Amino acid sequence: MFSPIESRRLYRQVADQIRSMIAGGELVVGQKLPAERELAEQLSVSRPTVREALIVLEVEGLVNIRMGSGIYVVRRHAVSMAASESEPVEGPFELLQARAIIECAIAEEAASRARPEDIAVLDEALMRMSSGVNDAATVLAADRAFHTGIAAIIGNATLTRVTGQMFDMRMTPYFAKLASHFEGPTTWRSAVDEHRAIRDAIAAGDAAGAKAAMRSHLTLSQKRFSESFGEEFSGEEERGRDKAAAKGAIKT
Amino acid sequence: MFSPIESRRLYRQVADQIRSMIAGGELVVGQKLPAERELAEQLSVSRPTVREALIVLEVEGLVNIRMGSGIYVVRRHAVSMAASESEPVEGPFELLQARAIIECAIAEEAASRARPEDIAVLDEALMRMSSGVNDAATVLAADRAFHTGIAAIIGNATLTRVTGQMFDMRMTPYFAKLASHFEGPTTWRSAVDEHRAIRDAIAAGDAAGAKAAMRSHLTLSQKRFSESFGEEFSGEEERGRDKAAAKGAIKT
DNA sequence: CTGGTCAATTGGCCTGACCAATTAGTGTAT
DNA sequence: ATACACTAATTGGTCAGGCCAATTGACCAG
Repeated sequence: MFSPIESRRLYRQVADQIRSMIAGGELVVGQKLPAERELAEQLSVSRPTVREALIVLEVEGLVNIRMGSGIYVVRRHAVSMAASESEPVEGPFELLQARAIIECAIAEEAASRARPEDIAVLDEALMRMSSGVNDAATVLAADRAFHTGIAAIIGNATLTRVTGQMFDMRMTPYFAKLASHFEGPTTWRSAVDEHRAIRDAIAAGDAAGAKAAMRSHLTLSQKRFSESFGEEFSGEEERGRDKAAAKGAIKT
Repeated sequence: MFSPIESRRLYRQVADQIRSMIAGGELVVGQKLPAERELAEQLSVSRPTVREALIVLEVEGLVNIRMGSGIYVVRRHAVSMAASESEPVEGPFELLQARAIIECAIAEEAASRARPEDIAVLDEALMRMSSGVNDAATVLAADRAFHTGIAAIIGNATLTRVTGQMFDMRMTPYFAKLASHFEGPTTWRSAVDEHRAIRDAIAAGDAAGAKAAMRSHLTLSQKRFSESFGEEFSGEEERGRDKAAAKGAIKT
């Protein structure tokens, strides 16, 4: 099952071998791997080397190491891994479209659940945002707090986390470079106004209104983005087969 | 410069400390870190522990380890780092609720965009799923393909990826253990029927119907889950402040 | 000044051991 | 017979010390 190893950066080779076994289906998701000591013997390497390889896979999110229990396959294919190379990060318009669809649903749901405490959280984020339109870091943090704050109203940690993760995708170098071309006090003030509309709809328990306000906000964000290129991307018309071309145009 | 360490998953703590020193600017990009032996002494841990921590940082792309030379800071900010859980995964009901909200919106949007080729993809997944109800691995793969296939109709890579990621959360050991208690040919056949209803609504371009079918599917999944515990979790009533109690009840 | 050799530094890997968390098995009490 | 508590085996986490190989820089010969 496990074949010996050759040379050079052993723990990498061990990691590669186990990774390919997971990708190839030899090791099924959920399956428990042999114990570290046993792996070491079957691979003819020492246990520290096996440990190092497993730590690599754990950081990559492929396996889950549980003290006293064992090592389990968590997922089959390597996650995006935006490490040194491979830039599978989707484009800004794609991201904003995805956020429009997901966060609209979240805002709709949140509107029917919001309590005064939840609104207070949104108000606090709004205040920080409007008072910090001249500081990119402050306003970005407040922007994030507002969007995750809406998700948090539902009281579902998964939703809150996904919302935060999608927001954080704008923090990539490429995204940040684009943003620096058009983000400024003016655009941020517009965003604050849109946020306030969302907040009001949620506070009023207006689900449809919250959904519409959120869609309007993210659509206008797309527009602000595209105007800085003199291009016309509605984002709504983008389809999978056109995606590559659109992204190429943006990058040029 | 380097302070000692406390306890619990030492190599993680060491990695965290060095990572924060890089983020905080104490360690500048390009700078060479102290030798492994020296780090071990200053941190009052053993050298293998330091090695494991450094391997974590190398996989994350923060440092570059060069044989015989030293360890150098490559990048200052950690990339998004989706997987590697610093926090425990959310509970199954929480996940299904999140999927209900997000995938309903996706199904709604997909229904108004679906082309015959897209439906063919769903049909293929449905066929694999119904013919493999006796093999957990097969049916799980087909289940995943169906849900990501719906997201793919919109032609937005971010949506497709997020959908896949949420699905993959059920692959954790804890989740898998729960699933093994009730997943079987019978429950899978029910899931296939629900999938077929979703597929028909999307094929007919019925946005509202697709949304309703998707919600029904994920709600019934919750029910199948909860029935195996004799508990009553609607999932819809769960709120953040009740989450801990609910999860505790599940685990018992 | 140029080129090559050699030794110090540093990461890569190993053996072997002990500790701590988890799990499964066993036995006892109800 | 069942439920619970306790023990023992399994398994990951950490440590210690050592040897090897790659890199680097100083030193020396041409």
